[in-house]
Amino acid sequence: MQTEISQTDKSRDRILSSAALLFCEHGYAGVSMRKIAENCEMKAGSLYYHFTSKDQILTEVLNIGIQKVHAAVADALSDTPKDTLAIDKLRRAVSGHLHALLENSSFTSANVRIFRQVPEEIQLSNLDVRRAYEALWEKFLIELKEAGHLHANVDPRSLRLMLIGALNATLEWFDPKLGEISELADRYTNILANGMLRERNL
Amino acid sequence: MQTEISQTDKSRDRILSSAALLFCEHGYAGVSMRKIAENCEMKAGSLYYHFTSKDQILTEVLNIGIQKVHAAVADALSDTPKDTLAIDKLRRAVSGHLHALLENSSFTSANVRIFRQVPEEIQLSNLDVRRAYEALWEKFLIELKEAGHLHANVDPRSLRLMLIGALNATLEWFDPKLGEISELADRYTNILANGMLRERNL
DNA sequence: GTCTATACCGGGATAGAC
DNA sequence: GTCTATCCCGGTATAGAC
Repeated sequence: MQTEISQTDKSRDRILSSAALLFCEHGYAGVSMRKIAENCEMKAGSLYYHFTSKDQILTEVLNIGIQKVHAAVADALSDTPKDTLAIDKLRRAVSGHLHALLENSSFTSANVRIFRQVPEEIQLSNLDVRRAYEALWEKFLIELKEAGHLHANVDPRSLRLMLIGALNATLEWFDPKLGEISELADRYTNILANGMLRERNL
Repeated sequence: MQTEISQTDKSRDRILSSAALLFCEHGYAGVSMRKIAENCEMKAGSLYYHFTSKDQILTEVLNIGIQKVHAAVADALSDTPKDTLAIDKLRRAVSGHLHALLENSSFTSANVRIFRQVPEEIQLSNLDVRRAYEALWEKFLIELKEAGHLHANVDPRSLRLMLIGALNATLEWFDPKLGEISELADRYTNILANGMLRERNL
């Protein structure tokens, strides 16, 4: 049984966390190896013992970012009783995504912020984990549709893109020090589920 | 009457358009003065005849980005007949925002992509135009609320943040060459207005 | 594993010719 | 108005001491 964490692993993690935070704040090109090193109290040259290049750090940050939010939403959707209301399942998934995005780690937020600005080859290396996460939501929404919970003219794919887009955009303005993530999740769930208008419009 | 466009003005516009496009694609720090110059068939030194610094170009790009989307939405909301349905006004505003964001110019999309990553002082210099645009939406949504068109538990400010966030996020995946913006606007308007679930949930 | 020192390149910006 | 030439800084990455 091997549960000790080596010094190497600790340094690796510190480097990745620092990079994620800085990428999120200043963009990929706006962050230098020197600043990443400074942020974890090392010197720039030392980073190359753990990673072969800045691109490799970036690639790992992007992958971890999706894996974390995937795990959060999968957990939120897993142990729900059979008779859970559709809106409550939705609320759990929304809440899981928002927590992963807005608190704890910067990996998910770094991914959301910089994905489209990094070199295309690196975007491609992030596609597998992205598709797996998209499939998780798609499966959930298709099940709602087939159980008759969605309006007839709502397409699961379009809905997923809008929904995740709306959640990701909270990154631009929401400050977890000033507001409760659970309340945010409730408000978003309410509007997504019931809409904003009182009259039903076709 | 002075309608001629001087060579100076033409060059200025080309520089700003090139910068907007490149900022949008690669982020602020990811774009060099040399690349901006190359993109409008000039040399880097020439840019400094028109602008004193890269930051000045950035500042103008950000301001123009908001001004364009503001004008588009203001136009969409202006000449509507008095008896226009709430959902139709919403559709017009949504459509105006999406057209400004996804076609024609890169100024608005550059703003959405890079705003949070630029130096704080430059974010501050963009605040006035941003607040004016936010006020346009807020006014529209408060009028809907006071006319009794919004659900009681829907707060105009939260709604605005969610709504504009959802629209801005389309930038990450929508390709105007592959889909119709008007159809996108319809789908978003429908879900925002009526929600996704058939059952009404409180 | 982390350091210092350094190579080499491309960044923003300026000066002065045309 | 645009060019070329150049300055100085900070970028990524490597080599070798400790």
